[in-house]
Amino acid sequence: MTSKGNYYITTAIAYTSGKPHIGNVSDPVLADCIARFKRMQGYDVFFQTGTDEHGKKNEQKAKAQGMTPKEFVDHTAAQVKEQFDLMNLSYNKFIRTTDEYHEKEVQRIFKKLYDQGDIYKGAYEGLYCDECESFLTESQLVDGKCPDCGRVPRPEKEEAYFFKMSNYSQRLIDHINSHPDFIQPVSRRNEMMNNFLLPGLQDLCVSRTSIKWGVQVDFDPEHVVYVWLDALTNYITGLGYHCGGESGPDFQKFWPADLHVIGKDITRFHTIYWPIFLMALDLPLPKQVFGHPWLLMDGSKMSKSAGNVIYADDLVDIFDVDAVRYYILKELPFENDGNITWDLINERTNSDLANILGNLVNRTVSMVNKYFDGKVENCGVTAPEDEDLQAAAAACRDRVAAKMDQLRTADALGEIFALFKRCNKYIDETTPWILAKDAFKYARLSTVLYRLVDSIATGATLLFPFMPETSVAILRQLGTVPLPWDLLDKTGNYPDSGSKVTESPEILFERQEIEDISKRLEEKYRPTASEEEMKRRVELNREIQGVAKINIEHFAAVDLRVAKIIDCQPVKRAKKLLKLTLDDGTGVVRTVASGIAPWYKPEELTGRSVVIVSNLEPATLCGVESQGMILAADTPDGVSVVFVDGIPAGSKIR
RNA sequence: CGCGGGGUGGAGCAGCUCGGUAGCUCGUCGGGCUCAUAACCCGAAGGUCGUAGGUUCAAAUCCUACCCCCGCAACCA
Repeated sequence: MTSKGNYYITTAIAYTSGKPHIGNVSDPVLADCIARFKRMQGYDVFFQTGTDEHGKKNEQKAKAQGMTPKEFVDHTAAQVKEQFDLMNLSYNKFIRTTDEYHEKEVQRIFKKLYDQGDIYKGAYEGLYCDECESFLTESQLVDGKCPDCGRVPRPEKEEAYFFKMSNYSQRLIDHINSHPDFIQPVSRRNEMMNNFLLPGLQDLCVSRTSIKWGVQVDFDPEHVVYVWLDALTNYITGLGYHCGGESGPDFQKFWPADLHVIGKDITRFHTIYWPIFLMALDLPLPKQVFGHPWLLMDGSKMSKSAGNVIYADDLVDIFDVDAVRYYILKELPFENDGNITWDLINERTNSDLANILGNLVNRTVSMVNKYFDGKVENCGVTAPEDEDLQAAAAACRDRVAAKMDQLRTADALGEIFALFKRCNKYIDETTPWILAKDAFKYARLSTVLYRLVDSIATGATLLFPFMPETSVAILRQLGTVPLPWDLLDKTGNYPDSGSKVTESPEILFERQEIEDISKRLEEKYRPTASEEEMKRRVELNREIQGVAKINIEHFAAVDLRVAKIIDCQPVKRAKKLLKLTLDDGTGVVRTVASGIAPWYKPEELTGRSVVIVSNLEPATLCGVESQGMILAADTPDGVSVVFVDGIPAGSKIR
């Protein structure tokens, strides 16, 4: 087959701070599907993914685990790759930002941009905490102090390099306006325009001196290239771009990229900074950036601290790679965030994959075996009820392709499954088991089964980009190989004599009950749950032991008093804050703001007595001056205020 | 009035750009079939499309106000 052209697709590179969860693998899966589809259509595809490995977070995490940053990212990058491979990604290149050629190239790019005046040396001004070696914003400060170590930060200027964005912003605005498909979905485009481009771009800080783990600026070794210039350029360094020299053949062949698939959270970097970097390098811009929505765990964002993370390997363990791929491609919608729960994925798997598809293949293969000893033949006895099926099968390819052109994988899958459903219906319409009772109708029966096998093979071929293993498994059961793409808009591609279906069809997808899945999950997590518990205790013990001892004077410096809540109001525009009016026994009311709104209603606090720290310096929170704080315990369920009802207000606690 | 996204039958979603019978999947109920993984096929019930107004011959779809939810931001003295 001659190539229909080149196609370069990338995913965002994954940050290697830990094991990626199912949400993190959803954009690689989406990109993989698109890449495989393009290959099937006859494009010469280059699909790149990889890992983003530099930065302070990794530096710190490595330190916490007693590793060098490199050791740490080697470990986590391997985890990322493992999860990606598990999802059966067909990437041509897995790039790591710690790859030597990448680092060298980033240095060259930085130098070039500096030499031509796009990057200038300036200073990053702000409050700096010496202990933590980091800049803090005004809002991060706790009582004017560093939130981590409690020291008072001092104003500081850090020398830094900046990229002058303003030179290119008009060109970018024009580009976006003249290329309506550049940013997908469109809602993101408006967001970028209104929030960032039209108000005027700030220059971007592109180096840091406070981070060591990164690509060194070779002509100014105190500096390390700051994240985006390092990370985004992977899209060209991975192809062998050579700044100021002869780029490699892949670069010449594949750049500009046809599609960057990314999560919606980093749209800004890919549609503003990245194009501007490319303009500065005098390179063509990628044709399209798709900021896809997220998969939410039962309606909320997945996070380790919330304990609602689902990992790809756990899912694959219970379902199957292709079931997981199916779920992602089907339920990760276009415009809004999608939802994933064990229940939902089980439902999808049972109804679509086990019932509609698996059972269809199974019943068809069984009939061919039963009635024709496994041989697929077509004696050419047609009937009117064939027409609709034939039309559906013939139209499927282009319908799927049209959806894929819009990156609508969910709708594309819908088209394929519409064909499988049509097949199921066809069986009912033609009732092969009745035909089989009449020897005179065997010719007709052969045609019916041929049409079925042929249609299923068409659907299975189209399914390949979405569910590669399943596609191959179905075709193998049908005794054939993928049908040629160019003929797929016609029926009758399945060889009509001499082919044999498998003698013993295997179940493609087993139906599962959610109760059984719950049980398996429980078994799987029970040991780890107790491990977790042990870990927690050790942690807790270490935490308690680790708190520096204080002497009695230190404690005496804290003035704890009983106070009675005489009024309690929510603070407007603050989600967590309640404004408490307290009687501390002095006769003068005291106002305290407390972040307990999620756990207590104002009316259930009024009249109760609590412990306050009475000599805390006042602070203003959301416009409320707080004169002290009330004592409360952090519990697994939230926050519990320490109540001391019945003790007179003003009593000192010691 | 901080920014953004969203509220559509029991559940998960589509439709809204370009107004005109509210669609899909699951679940429920009834029927059919027996080749098949208690699977498949047909039919039915179930929605005042967050609320209130407005524009229009006509609004889920356009406009205004409000309520609620979710991110970000703020914030947990």
